[in-house]
Amino acid sequence: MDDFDDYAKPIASAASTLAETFLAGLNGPQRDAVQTTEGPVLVLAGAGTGKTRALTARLAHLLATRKAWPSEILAVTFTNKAAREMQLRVGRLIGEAVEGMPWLGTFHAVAARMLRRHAELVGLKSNFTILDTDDQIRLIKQLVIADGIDDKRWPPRVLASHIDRWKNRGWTPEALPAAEDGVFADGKARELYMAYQARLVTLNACDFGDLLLHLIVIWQKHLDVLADWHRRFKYILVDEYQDTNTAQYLWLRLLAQHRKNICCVGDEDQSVYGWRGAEISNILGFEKDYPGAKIIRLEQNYRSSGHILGAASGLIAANTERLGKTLWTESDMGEKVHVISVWDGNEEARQVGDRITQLSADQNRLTEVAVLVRASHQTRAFEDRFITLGIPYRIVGGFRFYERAEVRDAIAYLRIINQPDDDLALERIINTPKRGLGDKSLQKVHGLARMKKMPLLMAAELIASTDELGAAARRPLAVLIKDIKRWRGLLETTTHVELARTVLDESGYTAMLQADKSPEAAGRLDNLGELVRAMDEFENLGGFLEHVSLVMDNEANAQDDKVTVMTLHAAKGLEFDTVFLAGWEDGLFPNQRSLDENGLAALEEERRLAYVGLTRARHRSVIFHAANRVVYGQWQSSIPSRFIDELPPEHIDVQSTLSSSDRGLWRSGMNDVNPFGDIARGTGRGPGWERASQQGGIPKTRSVLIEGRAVSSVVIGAPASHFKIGARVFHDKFGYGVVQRIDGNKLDISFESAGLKHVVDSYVKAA
DNA sequence: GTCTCTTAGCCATCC
DNA sequence: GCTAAGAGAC
Repeated sequence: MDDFDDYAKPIASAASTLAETFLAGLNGPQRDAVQTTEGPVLVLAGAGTGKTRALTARLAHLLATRKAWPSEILAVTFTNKAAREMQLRVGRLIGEAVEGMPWLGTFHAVAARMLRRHAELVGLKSNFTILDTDDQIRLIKQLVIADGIDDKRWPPRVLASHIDRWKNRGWTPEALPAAEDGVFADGKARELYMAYQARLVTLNACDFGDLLLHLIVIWQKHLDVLADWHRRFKYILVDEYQDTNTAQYLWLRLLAQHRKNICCVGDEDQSVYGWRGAEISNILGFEKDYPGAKIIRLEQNYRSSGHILGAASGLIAANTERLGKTLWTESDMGEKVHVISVWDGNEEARQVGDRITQLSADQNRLTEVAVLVRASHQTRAFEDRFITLGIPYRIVGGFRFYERAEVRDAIAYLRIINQPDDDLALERIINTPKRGLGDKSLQKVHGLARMKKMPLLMAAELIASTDELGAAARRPLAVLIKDIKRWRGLLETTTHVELARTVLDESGYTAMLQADKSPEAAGRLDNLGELVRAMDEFENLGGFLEHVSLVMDNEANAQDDKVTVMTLHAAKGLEFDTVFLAGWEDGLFPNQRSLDENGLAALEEERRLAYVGLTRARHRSVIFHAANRVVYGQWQSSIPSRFIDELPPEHIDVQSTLSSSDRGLWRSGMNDVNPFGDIARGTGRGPGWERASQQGGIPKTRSVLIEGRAVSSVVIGAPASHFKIGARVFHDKFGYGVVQRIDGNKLDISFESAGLKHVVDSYVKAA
């Protein structure tokens, strides 16, 4: 633990009077949250009650009053975004002189850092690799097949999720309850779990769950190690405590048991991660776990106007698993929450698009607008619509940069250079680009590795020196091994950035993409360039690889003026002026599958998700529900979400865009498809429609003639296109195409793979 | 060893 | 209705 003291530098601007400044502008309970530094504290912070503000003030206060050095505070969050935000804000409060807090980070990042110091206690080396879900499943698949188990009947991903669940609960293979034995492959669950853990050790690797679980095991066994950490941390701060799982709970309890200066912040009404092991009981039972704990409630909401807060509070009141808070606000009632009934998913997208166009015309910034959906596939309809309308948008989530195949390939090369025991990385790239090393050759290498109990790379080297393989396979394998060794040698003389460039070139990976004529190839090359650029921010290869495994997001173009489209889960912690909440229909939201699996608890979680969605809005919340929707390619009619019924009537304003005459208009207006099909002809309206109509007589306002408007709607101030008919262009989503027709800044483009599309010219560039 | 066609499964998602 | 993985064809 040699580098600890580097962080304990004096804070230049700190003075005791400074402590006062952190309290300025805080309300009573927020001040309590800042000043109650000793002993266990639970801060129940309702949505929009200034939680982050109080939290950062608390940290600043601890530092300014010299109660602790930055290195003596452990502060854990769930997301990198939250960690970054806090780091930034504390820095701003305390002043330039403060070095970053070394132990402020996500649970996993902090745990990884700790574990690297004690890796040998669980049989790892300190440069262990952190495997992601994909690697995990590939590894499990090998084990399942090696055991002669039919991987069709027992899919590896199922075992992976069991193992994940076990680790979330703090169960090592030895501690696995007997009842779990039967969950996979007729009683082989424990055996496979053990084999998996053993394999991880030989690969010098661990998965996300291990980062926490290994430490729990170490601390329980080696009290001296735990005592060192006890001495180190004077204060512990936990954000989003309602989302902690059992392993995180145990981990925290071990660390906090000495000084008990633990401050947990959370909101049981925003616990929406039960499906990934979060235990709401952790926050509900805090007082029991930490006797004498002080409970502080932040209840004044600074974010939303009255009707939005009223609607959200009314909704969440239906939940039973609560500690209870009464949010209030000084701001005026504002707009009621709009509830809009539409015919189908297409119209929902049209409506949202038109309203956003209007907001934009009224000088609203698009960064202040969000479309929130329950399931990620719902984003597509909006994406398509926004492209047509020329509304700039950003999809949060979805494909992540580091999950792209080409990026993962490049990283696999770096991994095997960094850590020669990383068999999974070698497997990934051994025949990419194609070297004529197929399954058969790989099997032989694997066989030898298993027999000699050695890493794959070593076995490959051995086999390449024999005539076990044909010359067609042996030569390229020998070249690859020699290359890997040479590249590893380069680490001594060149930077890791330079190394990455060399590797991509010399491995033939770049050449492979350059030779690829498919529309995606250019983007892939760009991504690799981006990857190499991103490496520059890190000191060395190891640091970069750690970042890649723990920080799977990329923060590109966050400041552009764009509408954000994302899932409700991704929206937690964010706020916008206007929020469109799409797809509030029973089955979709609350999600039927979720209800089937977890019953009432799931319903409450879904309701919390609805609460999270509503409370994201400052001024305007617009809920949509469609009477019909395509589900897995089939039209289904649906009823409005039960959550709509639960909204207090005095806070909502219900509208329908559908009337009988409009149905006729639409049919004639839509020339290419008739999405209503038999459903429309059968009952005229879906059953949900009838329920919606019965309940309190929805006023049938006249609908806007959407088709007519959408086509002619023009982006504000759009100049004529500089493209010419026949020009070859590239589009991020559709690939290469040729311009067919020009209408202002809108182009009809015939894409090579996506067909004819109507897009705005700012989305394409000359190819 | 590589290419192409068929087929299963499809939620939310953090690290 | 779409995608990605696996089986069979070349």
